[in-house]
Amino acid sequence: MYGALKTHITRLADPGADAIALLDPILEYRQLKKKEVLLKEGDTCRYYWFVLDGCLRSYFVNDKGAEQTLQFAIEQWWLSDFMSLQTKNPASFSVQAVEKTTVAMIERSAYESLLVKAPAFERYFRIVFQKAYAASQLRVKYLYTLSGEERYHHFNKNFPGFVQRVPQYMLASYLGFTPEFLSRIRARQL
Amino acid sequence: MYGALKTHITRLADPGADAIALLDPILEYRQLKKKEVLLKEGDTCRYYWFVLDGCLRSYFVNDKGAEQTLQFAIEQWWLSDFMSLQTKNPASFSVQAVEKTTVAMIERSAYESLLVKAPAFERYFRIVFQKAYAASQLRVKYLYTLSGEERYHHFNKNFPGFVQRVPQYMLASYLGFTPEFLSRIRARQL
DNA sequence: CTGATTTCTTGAACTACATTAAGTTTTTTT
DNA sequence: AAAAAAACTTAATGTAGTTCAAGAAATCAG
Repeated sequence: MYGALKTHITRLADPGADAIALLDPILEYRQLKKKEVLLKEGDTCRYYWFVLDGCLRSYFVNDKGAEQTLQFAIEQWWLSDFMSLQTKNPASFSVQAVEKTTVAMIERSAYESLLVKAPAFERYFRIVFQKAYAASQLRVKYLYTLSGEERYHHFNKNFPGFVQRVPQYMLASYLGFTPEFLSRIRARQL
Repeated sequence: MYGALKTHITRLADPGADAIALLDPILEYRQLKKKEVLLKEGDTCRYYWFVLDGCLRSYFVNDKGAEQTLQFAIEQWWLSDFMSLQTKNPASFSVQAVEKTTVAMIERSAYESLLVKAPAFERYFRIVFQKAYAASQLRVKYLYTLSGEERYHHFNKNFPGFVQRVPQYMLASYLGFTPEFLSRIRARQL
């Protein structure tokens, strides 16, 4: 499992064994219990996280005190507050383990010096972010096009089984509506 | 104006004059009239576009026949359907000039071979996409947090003057509501 | 300058989803 | 296994924003 990041890098952008070796001194690993928090909204974000096993989510607390999930990240996904990493401004959301989770992590300045020392990693991260941005473009389209109920069905079709992995209230807020409404949608199916 | 892309590249990731010179054979330029279309929803997207002057938008036609704007791109922004470029699947939206616009463009396979020939550009595009993704994370947060009216005020504050540059119906759909509702918001201010 | 097209406004009826509140089921902790 | 906490359901009432329709204003093409 701990090799999953190197496998991912090699598969997307093979930078060669010498470059890969440069990861060892800077990669950190962390085991998280369910609900454990990696980043708190308002703190400056210092790490890039890569999910080796389990599931992370980003969320914030809205003005009514409810948690609003912005993103889920499962195995092989990078997650962080990239704006906060860039500007060193306070993070606009928190990051938390949804279930027992193992992550690999790179600290901001280690990331930057890695890229200078081993530019071959630029290609890997360019591909990672280009894909992430492409996915995000599509996601915004779905947020505009689909009704709440349609987003639920679409999500279910695209990530079959994932629904069982997270509490419904997290999924409801990710899909942009209340847990009560999700309950209603599910009742309608029966 | 035609040097704006090279300036942008140099500012973000100075790849050196030799690398920059490799752009000349592959960069294309195009002048667009207001409303001219660069990409049609359903076609395969073949280009990366960089706005030198003017304004592009991406949009699609929803099931009620209304145009839904997804994104605006002004000077110094890259725009394309990155998913379609990646997968060669049909584009999920169209791209059109909002006003008289000049773009620099790179064809997909030229982009890919440029990156292989001159890996220094990987850094530039890595930074471009990392920033774009960071901005997109924030945008999704605003879509969840703010009411329609709040999104309008927030947009006005962050892009003062831009409101005058586009027809209201484009702005309304970008903000996620109907032109009628935007009209109402504006009436309330008076 | 003029007609045609596009864009903007206003009003009335409507709907998808939110809110509140109370009860039920499931999961976690001890 | 019991108690406590977390998660889910159901129903009644409320509202932000939509839809439809028709007219007014602005912009564009000849």
